[in-house]
Amino acid sequence: MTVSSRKTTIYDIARLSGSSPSTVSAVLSGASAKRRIKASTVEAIQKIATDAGYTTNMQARGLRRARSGLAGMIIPLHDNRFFSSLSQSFDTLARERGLCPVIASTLRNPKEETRVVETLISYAIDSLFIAGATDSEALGALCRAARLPHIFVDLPGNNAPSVVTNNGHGAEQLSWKILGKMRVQADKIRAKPYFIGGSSADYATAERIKAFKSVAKASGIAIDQDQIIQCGYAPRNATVEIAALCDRLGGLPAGLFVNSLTVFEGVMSYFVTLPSDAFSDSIIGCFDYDPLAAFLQFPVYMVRQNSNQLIARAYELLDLGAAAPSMSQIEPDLIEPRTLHKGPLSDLG
Amino acid sequence: MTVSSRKTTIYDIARLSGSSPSTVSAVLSGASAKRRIKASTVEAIQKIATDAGYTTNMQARGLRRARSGLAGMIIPLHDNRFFSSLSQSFDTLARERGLCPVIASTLRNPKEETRVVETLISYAIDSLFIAGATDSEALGALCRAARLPHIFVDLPGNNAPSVVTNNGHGAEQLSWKILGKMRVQADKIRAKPYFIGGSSADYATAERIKAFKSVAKASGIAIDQDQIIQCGYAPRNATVEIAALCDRLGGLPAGLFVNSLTVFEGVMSYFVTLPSDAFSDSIIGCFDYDPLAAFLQFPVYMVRQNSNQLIARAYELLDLGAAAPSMSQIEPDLIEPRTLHKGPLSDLG
DNA sequence: ATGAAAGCGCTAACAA
DNA sequence: TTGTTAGCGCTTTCAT
Repeated sequence: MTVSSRKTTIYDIARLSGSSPSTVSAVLSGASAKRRIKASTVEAIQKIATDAGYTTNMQARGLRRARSGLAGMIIPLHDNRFFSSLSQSFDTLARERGLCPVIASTLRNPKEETRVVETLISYAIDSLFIAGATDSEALGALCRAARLPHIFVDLPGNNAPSVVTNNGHGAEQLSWKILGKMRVQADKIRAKPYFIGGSSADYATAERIKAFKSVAKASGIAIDQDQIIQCGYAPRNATVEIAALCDRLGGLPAGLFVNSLTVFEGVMSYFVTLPSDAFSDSIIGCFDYDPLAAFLQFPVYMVRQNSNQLIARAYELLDLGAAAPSMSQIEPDLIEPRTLHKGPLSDLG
Repeated sequence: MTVSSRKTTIYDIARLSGSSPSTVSAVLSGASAKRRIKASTVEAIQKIATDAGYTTNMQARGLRRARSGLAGMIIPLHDNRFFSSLSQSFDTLARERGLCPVIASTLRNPKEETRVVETLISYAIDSLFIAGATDSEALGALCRAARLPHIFVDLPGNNAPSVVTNNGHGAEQLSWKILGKMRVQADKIRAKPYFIGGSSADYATAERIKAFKSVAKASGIAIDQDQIIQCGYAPRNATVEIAALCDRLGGLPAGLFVNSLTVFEGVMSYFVTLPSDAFSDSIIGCFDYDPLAAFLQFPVYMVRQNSNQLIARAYELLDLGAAAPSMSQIEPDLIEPRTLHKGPLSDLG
């Protein structure tokens, strides 16, 4: 293997092998069968290519073929258990299909979202998965203008296919656990269940609140508007809100539906200031899963979204060439307290 | 904005504006000053480009300029708090520099590592950050052959610059906490501290073990080989190992240094089967940070690696054009039990 | 079974 | 101040 001054191209290999660039191209791009190239030629070219350390220039190939081989996805942020799990599935499945994954984060910022999507488009990505966008309409429009196949993940799409967690069903199961196990409190004021986190502008949150309310109704429990605390996803806000609530109630509410892990973290940040018997008569659930949350001082019911299936289904839709608006639902799993979930990748660490 | 059948190119804009492709190119690639293009022409071209929804074809630009504008990074997996935090910093800082981040996971598989790096090279990435690779030598060789500037992150590089956490110092601080607070046990057999997780083939693990031993020595505590349990990073193995250990000892050891979050999860999976007073006379520390680990039934000392600084420093080295082997160290933070760390992005959720 | 040649969209000399 | 032109490395008809 000689260290050349420039990257080896098919022209170098053509020269070295005494054949033409088109033959080399055919061999090296796996079209040798279609072009009926002699087996000996194929082998010779392949050997030379390997020895020269040749790698296809995907920019050139992409430019010519008008397909880059890049699969794009946007997420709000990497540093989040749910989205990083989506990323892992996206990455793995992309590479299984011979695509190169490109994942970019948008920080839940609409301006950034469009900038990022425009960037990805300019790199000629072949497809785009959109997860957790704030302005899905705008992004959909961008993709449509660029004729870019796109699928919304964990987000309903008005003008394109989408794959979402069955938030309603997951939240229903979680609500049944919380409301069903709530003990009758001596203390009337604390007897009510609460929902904390997210924003109802968000589809997923809205679905979960709906389920929470409907289960409450079925259980004969009234839910007032003040029992639904919408403080977004930032841990800091959640800390403030839960502290204020417990202050008002003189203790924890009988039941608490926490709408995401980040909110859960914020809630914990307040809980840790309480004596350990403060939790004994509260049932706590979280819509999202974290292995460590399974091992806290008190039991936590959790709902784990199936990111692998979300992504797998999205790829299926892509393969089908689906472009019409649609909504596939993926069932999440209810995880009992003190349970370590074993996924396909949990042996990796 | 008309929906054309093909993507708009500079030729379309040239035609529409009555100027030449090179002028359009200059304007649209921000070289209008250097080419002294008339302000009115610039404006006209920009307006037409915007109206036509023009976006630069980065494949074509990259092919011509021999620079893609892609910044690559490989990590073992996305679904991991430390690596996803690296990803976030990498993504943010890349886009601040006008680069498009491409992050691919290798699943700690040497074969996959080379495949992934080859793929990234074929997309003509301008630089590569290598994190958590198993065969760093091989990857370094690949990059060198491709004349690809590369930097090892959280990994020492023999033939290229590297930025690593000061594992020794972090582990020393953590060891002092654990060993310094260990109570004298009535039960002699449980009086010894243990180190669990990782593999000493791994640089970071080796450094941490070294520090653990040296602090023990300074504290007059002997460390036998059986006190260093190397079971890799998979939670499952850790569960088995810690169970076997506690079985042997008849309880928890007086001190436990856990070498990563995934191992910690495995350990917790066993701990949760124990009565809550089992932890009262053990000091537990973990080299890695998770907000929820701060809120377990027992206090946990944690070390948080500063991923933002790791990446920032790596970019600095890149900007400097550093290619010679070197090792920058970044200090990690010791996090006291019951503490929620506030990072630059912790307000996002 | 293989080669010649055009062109994907862009940039950068070189001309004018 | 702007236009002409020659590629970047690859694929793909169309010839042979």
